[in-house]
Amino acid sequence: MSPKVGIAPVRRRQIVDATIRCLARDGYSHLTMNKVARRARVSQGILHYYFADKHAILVAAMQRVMEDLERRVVQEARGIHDPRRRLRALIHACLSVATEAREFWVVFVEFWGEMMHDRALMEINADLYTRERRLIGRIVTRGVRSGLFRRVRPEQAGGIILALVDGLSLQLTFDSKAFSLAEASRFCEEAIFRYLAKK
Amino acid sequence: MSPKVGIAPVRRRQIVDATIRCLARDGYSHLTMNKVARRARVSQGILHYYFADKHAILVAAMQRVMEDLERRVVQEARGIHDPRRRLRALIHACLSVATEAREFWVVFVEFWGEMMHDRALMEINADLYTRERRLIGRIVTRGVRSGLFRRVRPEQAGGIILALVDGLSLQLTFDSKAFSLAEASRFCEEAIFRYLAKK
Amino acid sequence: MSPKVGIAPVRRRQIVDATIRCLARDGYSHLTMNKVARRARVSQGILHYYFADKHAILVAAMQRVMEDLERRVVQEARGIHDPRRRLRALIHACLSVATEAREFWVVFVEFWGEMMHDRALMEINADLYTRERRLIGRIVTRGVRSGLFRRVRPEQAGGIILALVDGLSLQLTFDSKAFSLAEASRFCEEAIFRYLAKK
Amino acid sequence: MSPKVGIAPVRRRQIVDATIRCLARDGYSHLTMNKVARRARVSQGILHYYFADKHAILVAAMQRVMEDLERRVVQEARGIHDPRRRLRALIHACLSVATEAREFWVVFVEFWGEMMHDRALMEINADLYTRERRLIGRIVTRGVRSGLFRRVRPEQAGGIILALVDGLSLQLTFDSKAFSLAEASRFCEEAIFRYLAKK
DNA sequence: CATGAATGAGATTTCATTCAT
DNA sequence: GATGAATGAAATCTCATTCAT
Repeated sequence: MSPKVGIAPVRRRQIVDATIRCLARDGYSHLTMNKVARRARVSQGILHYYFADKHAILVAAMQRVMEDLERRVVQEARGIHDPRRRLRALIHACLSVATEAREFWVVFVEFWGEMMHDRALMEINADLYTRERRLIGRIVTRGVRSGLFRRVRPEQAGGIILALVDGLSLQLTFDSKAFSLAEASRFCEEAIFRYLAKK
Repeated sequence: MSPKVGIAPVRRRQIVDATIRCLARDGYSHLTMNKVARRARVSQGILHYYFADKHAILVAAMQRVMEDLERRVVQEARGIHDPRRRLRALIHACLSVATEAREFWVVFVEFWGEMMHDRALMEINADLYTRERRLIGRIVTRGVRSGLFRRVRPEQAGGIILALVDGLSLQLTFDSKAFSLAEASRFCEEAIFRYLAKK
Repeated sequence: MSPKVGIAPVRRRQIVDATIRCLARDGYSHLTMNKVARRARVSQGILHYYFADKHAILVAAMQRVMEDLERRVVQEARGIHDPRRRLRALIHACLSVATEAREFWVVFVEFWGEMMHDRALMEINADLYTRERRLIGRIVTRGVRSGLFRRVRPEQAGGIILALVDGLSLQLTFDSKAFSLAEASRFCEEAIFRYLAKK
Repeated sequence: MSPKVGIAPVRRRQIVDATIRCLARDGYSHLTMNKVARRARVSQGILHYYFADKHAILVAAMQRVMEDLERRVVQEARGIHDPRRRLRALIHACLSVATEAREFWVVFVEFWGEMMHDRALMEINADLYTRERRLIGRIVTRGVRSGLFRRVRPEQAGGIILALVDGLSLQLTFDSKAFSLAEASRFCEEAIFRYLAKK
C-alpha cells in the first residue's frame, strides 16, 4: 500500500466525522456545508469532490453513526458466555450510549426525523434494527436452550428488548430528571428478566 | 360572541394545523413559511402577524401535537374500570398512533431531533412525559390495590410501559416489515403483563 | 368652537408628535408606521386616514420640528433690546437646543440627510434658514445702527452666525468630549463679537 | 505579487465604492443590498461573503468617506508654509467639498443622522473631528508663533473654524440660493481672520 | 487534489398600504 | 371616525453548488 492510495478514505472520514460533530452540536436544521468544511479543516469546494451533494454526506454520516452504535453494543457483549450476564452487558451498552456516547445518540435521534421522508436513510436504519433484533435474539435463544429463559420467539424478544432500550434512552435524554442511567438499567433488566422468566 | 371576537385563535389554529400537515408531508428540514402559508390558504405576511417568527410557529405546532397525542391516549382509556383492560386500551391507543394518526406521530418524532437543541421544545416534551408516566402509574396503582398486579413503584412502571410503547412505535414506523400493529400490540401486552404479574 | 371641529388637528398633532419621538429614539432608518401608531396610541389604519402616506407624515414632522426650533430661538431673544445681549441670548438658545431639546435637534439632523434627496423637505429647511438669517440680520443691523458693531451686510452676518452655531451644535452632539455647552457658548460669542467688532 | 493575493481588498473596495455612489444618488433610506450589488457589478450573495451584513458595509463606507474627506483637506494645505495662505487653502478645500465632491459630502451628512443612533459610526466621526481640530490647531499655532495671529488655544480655534466651515457647507448644500461657494469662502476667511486678528 | 471566490435561488422577515367591519 | 386583520412586494440574509486557478 503506497501512501498515495489512502488519501480519499482519509478525507471522506474526515468529512463524515466533522458532519457528525456538527449535527451533535448544532442539530440537523442548522447543518451547513460551510460549517462542515470548517470543522473538517478543509475547503468548502472539497466536500463536493468527495461527495455528490449534501445528502450524500448525510447518508454517509448516518452509516457511520449506525456502525458505531452497533460496534459498541457488539463489543460490550463479546466474550461473555452466560446469557443473563451477556444480556445485562448489552442493555448497559445500549443505555449508556444515550449518556456516554451522547454525540452519536443525538445524531441517531435526529436521523429518525429525517428517515420518515428519506427512503435511503430509512433502509439503513431498518437493516441495523434487523441485525440488532437478531443479535439479541441469538442471546435469548442460548438462554432458552440452556434452560434459563422460557420459550420465546427470538426476534420477537429482540424487538421487545430493543424497544424498551430505545424508549428508556429517549426518556434519559430529554427528560433527564425522570431517572438516572443506573436506575434505568435496573428497571430495564428487571423488566426484561421478568419477560424472559420461566414462570 | 360577536363575530370579531376570536378571529385570532382561529387563524392561529389554521396556521398551526397547516404547519403540522407540512411537517408530516415533507419533513422538518423542508418546512418553509411559504409552504405553510399556502397550505393554510393565507398570505405569507399574516404568519408574522400572528407569530413572532418561524420558531414560534414550531413551538405552537409541537404543543398541538403533544396535546393531540395526550388527548387520544386519555380518551381511549376513559371509562374503563378494569385495570388490565384499561392498560390494554392505553397500549393500543399509543401503538395505533404510529399507524392511524401517522401525521401526528411523524411530526412528534421529528421534534425529538429538534428538541436536542431547543430547550423550549424539550421542556414541552418533558412535561408531557411526566404526565403520561403518572397517568399510567395511576392505572397500575389501581391494579396493585385490587390485587391484580404485584407491588411496583407507579412512576417506574409508567416509565417502562411508555418506553416499550415508544420503542415499538418506532420500529413499526421505520421498519414496517418487522411486525404488524396487531403483533406489536400482542407482544407489548404480554411483556407488560408479565412485568406486572404477581409471580 | 364646537368640540367636534377640532378632532382632526388633535389626531394629526398626536401622530406627528409620536413620529418625532420615534425618530428621536430609534432614528430615521428604523421608523415604521406600526411604531408611530403604537406610540400615538392609535391604530395603524388611522394614520392613512389623516395622512396620505408615510412621506406626508415625515413632511409634517419636519415642519413641526422646524417650527419648534424657530419658536425657541425667537422666544429667547424676545424682549431684549441691547443688540449684544440679544445676540448672546440667541446663541445660547441655539446651542442649548443640541443638549436641552435633544429630541428635536436629533430629528433635525436626521432630516438633513433626507433633504438631500427630497425637494419638499429641502424647501422647508431653506425657508427656515432664510428666516433665521434675517432674524439674526435684523439684530446685527440694530447693533450697527447703534454704533456697537462694524458695518456688515446683515444676511451675510446672519449666515456666518448661523453656520457657527450649527457647526458647534454638531460637535456638541457627536463629539461630546470635545467641549461643554458652556465652553461652546463662550467660544461662539467671542468669535462672533470679534467678527462684529469695529476695529 | 501573485494575482490571487489581494482579491479581497479589491472586492471590498468595489463594494464600498458602489455603496457610496448609491448613498449619494438615492439616499440612506433608499439604500438596498440589491442596488449596491448591481452598481458594483457583482451578485448579491457576494456582498455577504465580504461583509457580515448591511451594517458592516455602511461602517466601511463611512470610514472611506471620512478618509477621503480628510485626505482632501490635508493635501490641499500641504506644502504651503505661510499660515494665512495655508488656512485659506484649507477653508477652500473644506467648502469646495460641498460642491465639488458633492458625492462624498452628501453621504457624510447622511451619516450624521445615522450616527445619532449608532455608536460605531459616531466614534469614527468623533475621531475624524479630533484629528481635524488638531490639524487646524497646528496651523493656527504656527501663525501665533510667527506673530501673525493673536494668542488663542489651538484646539478651540480648530473647533470654531471647523464649525464655521461645516455650517456654511450645509447652507451651501441645501440653501444654494443664499450664497455661492466663492462668497462663502470670502465670508468665511474674513470671519476667521478677524477671529485670529491680533487687535 | 485543493482552494475559496462567486453565484443565484430561495429562505425568513419587514412593512406600507388597503379594506371590511 | 376608527380598528386591526390581511396583503403582497420587497428587503436582508443564507447556503448548496459551481468553477477558474
